[in-house]
Amino acid sequence: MKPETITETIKVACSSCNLRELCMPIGFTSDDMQKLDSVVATRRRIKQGDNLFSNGDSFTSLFAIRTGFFKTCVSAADGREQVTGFQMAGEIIGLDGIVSDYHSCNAVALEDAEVCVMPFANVEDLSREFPQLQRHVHKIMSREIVRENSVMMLLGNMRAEERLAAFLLNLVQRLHARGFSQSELTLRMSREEIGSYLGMKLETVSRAFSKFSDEGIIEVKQRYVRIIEPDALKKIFNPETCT
Amino acid sequence: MKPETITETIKVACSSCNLRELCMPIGFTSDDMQKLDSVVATRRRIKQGDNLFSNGDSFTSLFAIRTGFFKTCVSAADGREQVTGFQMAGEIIGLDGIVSDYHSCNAVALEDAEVCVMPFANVEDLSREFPQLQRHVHKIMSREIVRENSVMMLLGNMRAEERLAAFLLNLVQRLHARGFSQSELTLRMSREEIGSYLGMKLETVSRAFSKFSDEGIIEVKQRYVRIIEPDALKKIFNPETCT
DNA sequence: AAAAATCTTTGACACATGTCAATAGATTGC
DNA sequence: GCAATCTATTGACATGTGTCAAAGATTTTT
Repeated sequence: MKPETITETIKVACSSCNLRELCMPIGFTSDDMQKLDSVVATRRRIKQGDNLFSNGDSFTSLFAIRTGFFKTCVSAADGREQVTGFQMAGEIIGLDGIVSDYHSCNAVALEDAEVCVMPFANVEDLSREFPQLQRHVHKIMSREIVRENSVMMLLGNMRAEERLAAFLLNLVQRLHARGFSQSELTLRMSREEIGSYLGMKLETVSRAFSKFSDEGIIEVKQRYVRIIEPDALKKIFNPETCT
Repeated sequence: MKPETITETIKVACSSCNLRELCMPIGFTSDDMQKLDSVVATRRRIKQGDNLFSNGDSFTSLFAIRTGFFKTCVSAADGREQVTGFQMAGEIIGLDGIVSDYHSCNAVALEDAEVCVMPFANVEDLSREFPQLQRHVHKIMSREIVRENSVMMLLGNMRAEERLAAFLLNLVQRLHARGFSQSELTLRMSREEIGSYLGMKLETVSRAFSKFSDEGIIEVKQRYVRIIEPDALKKIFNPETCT
């Protein structure tokens, strides 16, 4: 590998991005589209294991993931870490930084990644000009609030197997929306990271995987997972609504 | 204006509201202030136990709490409830509704309350006109995301007593910002509601209160709480940074 | 004022998950 | 290609919190 600065900048255009439907699904005229392109200043590559931003970094931009996979996590003063989310192509990270002008969590690339850098000043300027963009930004933030509400439900009320079932269903659903298989996936995160997200220890995650596997609900081989009985997973997550 | 039942409408002005510093802390000229007043359409009274909005209600407005105390909660299909937050005067609720145009949680008044109704269309219109308001709305949403991140840390990594200590410290801190005592408070929620928020059963909440009381850290008499040793609470919540 | 309902406290015991430890499998570096 | 380092699995046991039950408090209803 040749030494390169972590930040490689590439000029790009939203108007020609194949993730547009996910990232900025706004009904724009092609004229407006030209202006939208100016939200994105540059692209940036992040190597696996590197941080896109860290707790305490000053906040200037939101990031739209083009390729790759991230986790965001917060840490307590005593070092305990809590993974607060896993993000994939088309999703926006960095919203935590808006309130105080610095980031309060770490965003770590779980595989080599590329993001679109959207200086927040640009986002706000264009939002005032384009009500549809404004609405879209509001929806992205609201969606994150609603997502976190349901994680709180998982952490506060669900048992280990329910949490893992919900986690797997959520992952494949999002991957499927991106054109991947509905039944197969390769986890980009370790058992420990899954556990941190779901509020359980890695051994408990592993045991839950093994249990699902023994019951024929899924096939697991390390980080490869095939969902054999999606309905059984849904039933574990939510016993009431599925028959 | 027609006479109301539960919803009593009162015309009011942000420019003369004593909660302005908390709710809309924006450096406005008095001219701009006049326009800001038009964000708030009406006020509405909610009786203790009534819902300000419910899961499934269509979303039209954000609500700024003027007086009273609320909880927000989500429910799973099988009826399990998760309290996602407690809100007091000067705080904004309803952000969950933006993403899908309907609410995904319930907001319940834990005491008689009064809220300012801010039709979201007004908020968006004025946001495009006033960058400071736009920024403020973004900060409110980001703050909620960051708050939920730290609740995830509580639920995923902390033990019962750490959760309760963090909860009490957070409550008094917010009450203090509103001019109340730093050491005394009257809880507006039951042990069960505290437990739901903190991911533990009401008995565990009660035991943790009793433990703190036995140790002389707090004085508890039902819903009255006096914090005798705030430093001890901080140490429980975060053993590393204190001493 | 008595009765009923609700909320809180406390005890005894159960159990889901955490902790510790050993092994095996996968990946990385030399 | 082999050692070193991660990562995942599995077992045995510990423990924090949940469950169930009973008795006081407190508030509401009659």
